[in-house]
This record gives sequence, structure tokens and C-alpha cells, in this order.
Amino acid sequence: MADVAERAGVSVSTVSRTLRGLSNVSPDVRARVEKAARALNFAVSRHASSLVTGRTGVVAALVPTLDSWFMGSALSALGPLLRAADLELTVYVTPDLAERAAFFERLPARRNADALLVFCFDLTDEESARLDDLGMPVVYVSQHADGRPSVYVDDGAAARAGTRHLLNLGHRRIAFMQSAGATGFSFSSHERLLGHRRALTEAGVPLDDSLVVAAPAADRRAVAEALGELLGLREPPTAVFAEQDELAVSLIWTLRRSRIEVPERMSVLGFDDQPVAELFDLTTVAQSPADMGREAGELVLSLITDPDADPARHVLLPTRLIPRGSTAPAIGEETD
Amino acid sequence: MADVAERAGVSVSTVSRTLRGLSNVSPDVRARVEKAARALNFAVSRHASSLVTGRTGVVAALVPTLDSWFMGSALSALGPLLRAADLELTVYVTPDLAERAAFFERLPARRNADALLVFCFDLTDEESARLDDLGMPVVYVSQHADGRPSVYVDDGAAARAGTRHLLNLGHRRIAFMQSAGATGFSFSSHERLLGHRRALTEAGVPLDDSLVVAAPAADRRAVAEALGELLGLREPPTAVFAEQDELAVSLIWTLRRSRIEVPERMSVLGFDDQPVAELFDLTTVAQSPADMGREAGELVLSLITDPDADPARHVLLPTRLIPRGSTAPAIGEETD
DNA sequence: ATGAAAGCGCTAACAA
DNA sequence: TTGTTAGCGCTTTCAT
Repeated sequence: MADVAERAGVSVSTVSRTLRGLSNVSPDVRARVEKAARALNFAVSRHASSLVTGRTGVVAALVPTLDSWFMGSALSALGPLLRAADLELTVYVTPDLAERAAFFERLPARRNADALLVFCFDLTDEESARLDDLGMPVVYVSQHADGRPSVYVDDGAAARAGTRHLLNLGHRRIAFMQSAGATGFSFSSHERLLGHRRALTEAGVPLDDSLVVAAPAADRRAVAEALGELLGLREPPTAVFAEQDELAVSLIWTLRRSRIEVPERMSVLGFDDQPVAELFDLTTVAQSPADMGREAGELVLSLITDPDADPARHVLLPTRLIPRGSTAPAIGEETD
Repeated sequence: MADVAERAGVSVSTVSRTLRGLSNVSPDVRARVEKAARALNFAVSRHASSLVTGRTGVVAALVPTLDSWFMGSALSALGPLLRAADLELTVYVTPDLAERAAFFERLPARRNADALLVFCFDLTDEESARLDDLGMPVVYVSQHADGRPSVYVDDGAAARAGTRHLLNLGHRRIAFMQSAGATGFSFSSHERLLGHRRALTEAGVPLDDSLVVAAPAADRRAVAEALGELLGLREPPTAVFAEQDELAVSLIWTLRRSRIEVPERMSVLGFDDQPVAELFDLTTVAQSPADMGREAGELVLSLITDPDADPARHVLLPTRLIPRGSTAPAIGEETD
């Protein structure tokens, strides 16, 4: 910056003022400074600025992985918002518990970001408590965190609506398939199972734990085994509600291999509405991670810029059932 | 840090040394400092450090989007590597040309990162030139950049192998479908088409521009139209090589709707080997973005830490054809 | 409208 | 092994 100042024949203060777009700079000087800066290929060091302003100009995101439809959509949607506010996005990827422990051990975001976006969906209370002490706004995405700003969908209600759809089609034996082993998803998963159960209870259908199975979506063998368990029941299900599209699609694939027609002999319902859902003609409960990302971005922005923004604002996003071809009336039933 | 020093009864330098794990600190003092730091919930400000060390401790990534299999896999794989080296990852998402222009206009990474990973696959020469002046290592991922460190696959050779597979199956009318409108993919796209053409030429099959069509994978209508064009030809193709799995899968979906059996009446070949490929039983040319991410990470690490690392190292990653059920001998042909 | 000077939190000589 | 001191590149009073 000193170089720029010298070249433009002004002081560093003036350069600083100009580059930050402050008003009290004469047009003449402004032009000179900008020219000099350009000529020297100068860019302000955020690090030096942040040292004195106390603001870092970065938003941190704690994510379990980047390798998923949800995270990709959410963060992609977030990007433009942050850029518009001249904020950078730094991402902490913690694919396993060890990495996450390391994050919480050192809390590198502390003092190195203006806000934190948490995309881990199964924080322990202790972890949340540590985040409370971070001294910066922490926004929880895709989970409802009491007394803290959060953006989420009502997973329980959404799952309930999904199961109702199956009930309306006349299904009474409805299995629920969870995506086992996916660290970081248990919060939503739990809520969805609860919603599913609630719908069943409301319809007077007895709960049956043998109808709840689990398998990682990517593990075809595990999915096949889970399916085997269900089919081996004395009274096998006529429909399966998979808590994620990827799992649902994996299940459909497995069913096809076993020559079990979908939806004729087995209805399959998903959750998410990923692009693959349409390709598999999968009925599913849609949510929009892109909207979540945007809302979270706006929330974070307001929290950073406006000191008396509601520090516990909740944004509840809608879900909706998308009927496609993977669900049909139970055998011997009329359409609803 | 002053607080920690006071609490531990030592000077700030000692605290600094301790927290950076330097050796010349007595065990006793080390323990006191660590205790004090913990008690005060202290974390070093990277910004202040970087001001004096000149190293920022962050690696920047310029990406067209986060919302794709390729980017997700690559960046997810990169994460642990960077974390192990105590580096942060900041992501610049530039979904459109305007955003990208803004990035190049301000080059925010300058002085705010120790290295840059470029995942945009269609940089102009001018853009590359600007990156050369950045004063930090710039690693190109998924593209071969002359004289600059890059990690990539040989798209041309890979596509050539793909087309050869179709030729071996007896196909002679082979269409090539590009994913139109996907900003940031034209480099690979171009190379793949070249490789395809080369294989045809080598086999003595005449090139026919009417067999090259384009459509965005997500736009079903456009895919249907492109397919229509091909089917409307006097001599329609018996196989289609889609330059991406998503497009291939979208095409298969469209073919099914039109009651054109795959592979009986039309073979379809993809490129990538995304998870969806297996679900659609798609024969495809596999590449591994996760490996690319890892290699890029290691390259970047070596460039940052080792001043005399080869500044133009190239890492060429393998691809391989994965035969599945979406390709079959052309009608009237024997298997190869 | 502009400049001089102090200081943000840290690290890196240098001294002790 | 530890402490003292001088900046790193900026922003921000406070003068002018």
C-alpha cells in the first residue's frame, strides 16, 4: 500500500480511504490512486485490515463433507450472497469423528472468521456449548437449535406427510429405511422416523420395529440385506419409505434386480428430491438445500452487519410431496 | 495472547513459541502456558501471524460451482490433506462469467492465500496470464496447463478408448453428445470430442458433423430434441457417446420414454463413472476426481513448503473403461 | 480533503 | 530457556 501511495503521490491513509470507497476523497486523487493500484497489481491484505478492524471478512462453514447433493447445493447457493457482501467462505471439512474432534479441539474458526455456519447435523450438546462461546454468530443449517439462529425444514412433519401419502394409497405395512453410518445425519433421520411413526399411529396402524431397517445408500449389499430382512417377515411391507433419495434409488435398483416391480409389488418413497429422483421416477418429499443455503447466508449477513438482529431467528422452510411413479395403491386398493 | 502470557506468568514470545510447538520451551512452562491458553479459550489469530510470517495458512480454490459430483469429490478429498498440514481452504465460487470476471478483476486471493487451485476448465489465456502474476503457486486441476503445475487425465485418450469400445462392438454410426452451456467444462469437452474423432478416423469411419449434438444434462427437453435430431438423420446412429454420465443418464431416460431399448436399439456410453452410472448400468469411462483432489493437494503442499519443488510438475491420472450393460454389439454384429 | 502517528496481535531477531 | 524490541500492512483517530 505504501508503494501505491508513493506512486500516486499521496499518503497511505488516502490510499486506504480510496480503496475502501470512502466518500471524502477528491475525484482527482481517487483516479490517481486507482490507477496506481491497478498498475502495481495491488490487492489489500485482508489479514492486515482485519487486524485493526477486528472483522475478518470471512464466513466459516463446518461441513461433514462436500461430496453430497445437500452440501453442494447449499454451499453453491451461498456463494453469490457472500461474494456480494465481499465475504470469503472458508470450509472446514470433517468427514469423520476424529476430524470433527480436531476441529472442536482447536476451534480454528475462532478469531479467524466473522461467523460460522454449522452443517453438521448431529452435534453433541457439549459441542454446541463450545460454539456458543465462540464469540461470533453461529448459524445452524438443516437443524433446529434451541435459542440459536437456525434454518431448517420440519423433518418430522415432512416425513409424516410422506407416510400419509402411503397410507392414503392403502398401504398398511410400511417399512422405514434409514441410511446407516452416515455420520452427521442422525438429527434429521431421527425426526423423520418420528414423523413416520406419528403418521402411522394417527392412522391406527400398529408400530412394528421389524419394519425399520438401516443401510448405507452406497452399500448395495447392505441395502439388499435390509431388503431381504423386510421380505423375510411373516407379513412383508408393501411400501418402503427411504429417508433419502439416494437410499430410495439404491433400493429401487435392488428391487429391480430381484424382479420385484416398483410400484406394482412395492411402493418406494424417497426424501430430498435430488435430480436422480426424477430419473428414477421416484415419489419423494422435496426439500431445497439451495434455499437453505440462501436463507442461511442472509441470516449470517444480518447477524454480522446488524448488531441488534434477532440472535435466535429461526427460518422454517417448506417441503412438499412430489408424486411420481414409484408409489401406487396397495394391492387390492382403490386410488385415494 | 498477552492475557495468556500474563496468566501463565511468562512473556508473549514464550507463549508464541509454546503454541507453535517450538522445541526450546521447558516442559514446565509449556504446561503452564497450555493450561492458561485452554482456560482462556485462546486461539491464535492467523491473521496477525500471517502479517509477520508472510504465510497466510490458507489455500484458495477457484471453482465454477460446488454443486457437482466432480467438485464435491475433489474438494472432499482435498480437505483432510489440508487439515493435516494445518491449512485452511477458502473457496471462490464463480458460477457464471460475471462472477468469474469479478474474481479476476479483484483477484482477492492475492496476498490472502499461499496457493491457488484452479478448477475452472476454460480459462482464457489472459486469465491464466493474470494468475501467473499472482505471486503464489497456482495448480490447475483437470486441465493440462503448459509450464504450470497441473493434475489431469488425458481426456483425449480416454475418449478415444471409449469410442474404440463402441467401434469394437461393431458400431459405425456413433453420435457424440456434448453438455451444452456448462460453463467451465469446455476444455475437457473439446479434448474428448477430439479423441472421439481420432478413434473414428483411425478406424476409417468418416466424420459426420450431424452426429455431434449438444444439450445440458439437466434440460430434459433439450436432450429430447438432440436425440430427435439424431433419430431424424437419414442414417441414425446406433450408439451415442455422451461426454458426461449425467448427460448419458438423461439420455437413457429419454430413450426409455421413447421406447427405444438400451442397449438393444441404442448403445449409450458415458464418461466419469459417477455413482448414478452404476444405477443405470451405464458403460462409462471412469475418472477419479477424488484422486485428482488428493494429487492436487499434495502438489500444492509441496509447492508451498518446498521452495525448489518443480514449479511445472504434471500429474497425469489414469482413466479406464467400465463395461456395463448400456452398450452392446451393433445390430447384426458379433461381440468383439 | 489529506497526512502523521499510533497500534491491532503476532513473530523474529537479538540479548540476556 | 526466556524476555525485549521492532516491525508485518493496514485502519483510525487527530491534526491540519
